[in-house]
Amino acid sequence: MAEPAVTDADKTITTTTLPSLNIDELSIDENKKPPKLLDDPEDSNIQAVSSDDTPYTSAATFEELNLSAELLKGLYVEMKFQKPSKIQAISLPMILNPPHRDLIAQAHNGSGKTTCFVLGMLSRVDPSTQATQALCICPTRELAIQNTEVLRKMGKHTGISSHCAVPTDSRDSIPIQKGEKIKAQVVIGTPGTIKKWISFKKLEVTKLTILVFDEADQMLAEDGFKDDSLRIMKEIEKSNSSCQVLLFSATFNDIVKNFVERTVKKDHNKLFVKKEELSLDAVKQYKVQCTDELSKIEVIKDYIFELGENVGQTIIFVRTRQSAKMLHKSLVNMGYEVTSIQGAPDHEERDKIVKEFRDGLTQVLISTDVLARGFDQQQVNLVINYDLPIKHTAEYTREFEPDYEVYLHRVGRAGRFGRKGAVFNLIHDEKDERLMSKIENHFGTRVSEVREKSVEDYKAALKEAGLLQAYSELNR
DNA sequence: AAAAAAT
Repeated sequence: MAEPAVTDADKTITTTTLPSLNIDELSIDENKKPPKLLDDPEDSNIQAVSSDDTPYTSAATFEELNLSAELLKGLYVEMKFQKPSKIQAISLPMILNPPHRDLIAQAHNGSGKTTCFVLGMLSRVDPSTQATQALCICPTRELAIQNTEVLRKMGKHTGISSHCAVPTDSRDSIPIQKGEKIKAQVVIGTPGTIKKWISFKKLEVTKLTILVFDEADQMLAEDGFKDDSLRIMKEIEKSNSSCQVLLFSATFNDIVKNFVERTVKKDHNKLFVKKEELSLDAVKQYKVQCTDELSKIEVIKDYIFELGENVGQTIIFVRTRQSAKMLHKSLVNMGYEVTSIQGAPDHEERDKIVKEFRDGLTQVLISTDVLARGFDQQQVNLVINYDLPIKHTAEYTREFEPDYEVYLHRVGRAGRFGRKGAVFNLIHDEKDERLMSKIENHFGTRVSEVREKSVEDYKAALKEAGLLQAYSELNR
């Protein structure tokens, strides 16, 4: 195995050989049971750079972190965690111990980043102070809700209060001026709502000790939520310059990386992963050459659905709201039970679709990139890219450019915390071909081809991905 | 040529 080149910092935490993943012990069919023997997911090659001589010892156990008994109970009893994952072991000492420096942290999809900042928030809140002391901002409604749920579960025994700041459907919303001020000690939400609440003084930020941006590269990207995020940051800085800022994501492209480093305080700590090390080895990637747009649907129903039935849940990603509707309709017309989600502002409907999927009532979910990032559903073993994500910023090039970050995040919906998974990229013209090979080059991964109409190929692929044992046993 | 939030 190649030794990761870790030279650019004296305080680099070098890769130690991980105990090999006991993935074989993971049984895909045991839907709800948390797999016992999953060990560290693949965030082995994180490079840590601390800003000065503050020595940070990575934490082998949660006990070493001086967490309250209530929080430990949350980790062991509610979350059923045993020990910190790699990113948790490295980042938690930096987050929890004085001098509480800002932190930019990159780690693989599904490696446990949420736990890092949720623990950070929960342990920095003074339970006896009834004011908002921790704030977390997320790019989508779904992610804000999910993070709030994680925080409530993990913090169940702490008595710390929380509030999820996402838009409600307008008919049952109360005018802000009339509404109550937020007293919750932790607030998690989306940028628009948080910005609004701060400006109407519904949300006070003067007592904040910790500010988190989840999916921070998107939150601070030019074509993302940069303006909102910066305004919120400045507003907080005005009253509270010592507030610790945490930026978490699985992806930071060079442009955003450069910018975010200038956004936080100079003496911040940072953890990064090389892009070639960022793909999840446990999730196998495939491409299928489809003769035309229509045959993509055939491939989905005739091969992937037929074989995929026993391999867990599936998310099909599409590029536009329109194609989400279109694909949903076609598959339903053919008698398949699928649901779809996109960002059109029917919040209640979105919540319902997600809940049904989480409860396992639906097996296949069609989604726009609203769920590309962060969505954590461990039963998802199969991701289908109905079309590949494209960047829309490069006006100066005539060539289509894949959105590498979104691609990686989509793939990361499978293979949560080291689980096995497979991705099928449906491609049908030269443009797709080029996008695909650019993605392969970018991440240094190999995407093997599955022939459009070969059941054997699909079977072999799912088998190689480790998803088909259950199926083959059923057919024995 | 898009999606996300939200005014």
